[in-house]
Amino acid sequence: MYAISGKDDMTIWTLPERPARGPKPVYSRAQITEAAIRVADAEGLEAATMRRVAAEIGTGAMSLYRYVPSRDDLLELMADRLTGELDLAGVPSGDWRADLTRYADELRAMWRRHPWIGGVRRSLPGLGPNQLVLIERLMGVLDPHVPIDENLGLVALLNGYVEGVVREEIGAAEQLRRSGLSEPEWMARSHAHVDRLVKSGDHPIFTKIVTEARRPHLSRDDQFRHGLRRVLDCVAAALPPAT
Amino acid sequence: MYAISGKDDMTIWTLPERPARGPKPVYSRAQITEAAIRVADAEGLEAATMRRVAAEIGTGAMSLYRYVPSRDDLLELMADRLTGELDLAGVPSGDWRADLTRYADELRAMWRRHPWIGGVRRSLPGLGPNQLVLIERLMGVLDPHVPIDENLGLVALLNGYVEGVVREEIGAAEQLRRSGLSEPEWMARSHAHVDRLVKSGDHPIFTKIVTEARRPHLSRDDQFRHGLRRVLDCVAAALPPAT
DNA sequence: CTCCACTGAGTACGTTGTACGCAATTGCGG
DNA sequence: CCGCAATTGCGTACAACGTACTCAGTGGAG
Repeated sequence: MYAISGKDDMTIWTLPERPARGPKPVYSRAQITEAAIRVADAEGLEAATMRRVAAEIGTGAMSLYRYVPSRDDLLELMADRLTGELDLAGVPSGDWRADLTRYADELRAMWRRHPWIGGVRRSLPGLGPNQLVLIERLMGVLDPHVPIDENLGLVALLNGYVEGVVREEIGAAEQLRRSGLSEPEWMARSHAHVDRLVKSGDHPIFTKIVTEARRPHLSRDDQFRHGLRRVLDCVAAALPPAT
Repeated sequence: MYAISGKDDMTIWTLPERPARGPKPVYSRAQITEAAIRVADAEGLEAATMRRVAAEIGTGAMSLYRYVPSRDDLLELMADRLTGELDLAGVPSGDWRADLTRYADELRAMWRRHPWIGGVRRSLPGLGPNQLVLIERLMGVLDPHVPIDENLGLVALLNGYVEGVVREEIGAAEQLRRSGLSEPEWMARSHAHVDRLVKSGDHPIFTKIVTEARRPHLSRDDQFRHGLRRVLDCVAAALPPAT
């Protein structure tokens, strides 16, 4: 009877945005989602509280509950909106390698635009409209070539690679942001600890990683593309030989 | 001056557990970490609040702060403790394929024992003692064969695969647990939504996935091993031909 | 026009992480 | 052996969170 009734529904996606009678709603799910994303981009996911998001669109916290059953559902909406940012027009094109490269690049770019997406805990693949479109396009790339089980596994592999790499890329910056320290200050602090580990001599491979990381190497982009090529080779191996 | 002073330290790992003078501590970091893991295993990560964990060892919330600077740091400790559950004795053994398979199996098993680990947001690879040991052992497997950059990429790939698969395996169960519904009730609800999508006919590939998932197929273990083999083939391709 | 489903939004509650204070305990310097 | 100071366990208190409940006001259906 109150707000949007989540009574019989498991996800937001089954709740219609607007019923019939009554005054015209002033806001909208899309507007609220947008505002939440704006806040998260600027100040991190933890800053995107109900009150803060409401203030962003110039209203009080409780007004949001006319549009969204809970904060978790709002996060779901945000995730779907972000999925919508992936530009996969024309996919599948027939060239699976190009398609998957395109997807990987888009996904990485999106993560870098919205690093907080890694903090949105989703226990199941989302069923929002944008996410459903993504499934059709992305899985459609390999669907003609492999059984669906195999396809799922390969896509999971690709996603895993991209996510892993991006998390690593983002990690340091995110931690820096949350520490609230200045960059040089933060660098000094963390280097101090790492240096102690290195000097101890007990961690030769860790040392190797660290010293390697400190000297110039391939650009992030090149590293990403290089690893991606390997993943795609791996995909190719799972395809029938004629493709 | 109060509690454990996190003044100059970026991570817990640089904070000594115990200084000199004063009364003997009744508890310990290890004990608190253990209690927190027990709670998280039984009731989920969100149940592992400071008060709940403290109650678990029979004290008040504020006592924990004599051992741990913050809840985030406690999560860090928990993650490291879980890493310690991975049994990699004898790795690297010289047989890289066996080693990586062993690691993948151990990692998957650990995630299934503690599904909440997916909710611990770590922005950087941990630097706890167990995590450092893991780095040495795991990266040591491929270190003789490939440059460190390549090694990092391959390990990221492997981790990504395992994590992706396990998240999928865990997802439904986790969501069921959080909904608080009975299993048949939950099944009915989610099937209703999915059925609607399927019946709409707009999502052929989604439909394929769903119908496929409903009929019996390979066991989870076999699926995992199958995909893993493919990942390892991919790794093999990146190694010098003689190995 | 009347009705009532709906709106925006304030107030209030339970729960969280944790800052602070204080009495009790211990090891160390004398 | 004696105190001093460091450090303990832990209660109280607070700010911030998600959100249940409330109510006056709005506007389309009858």
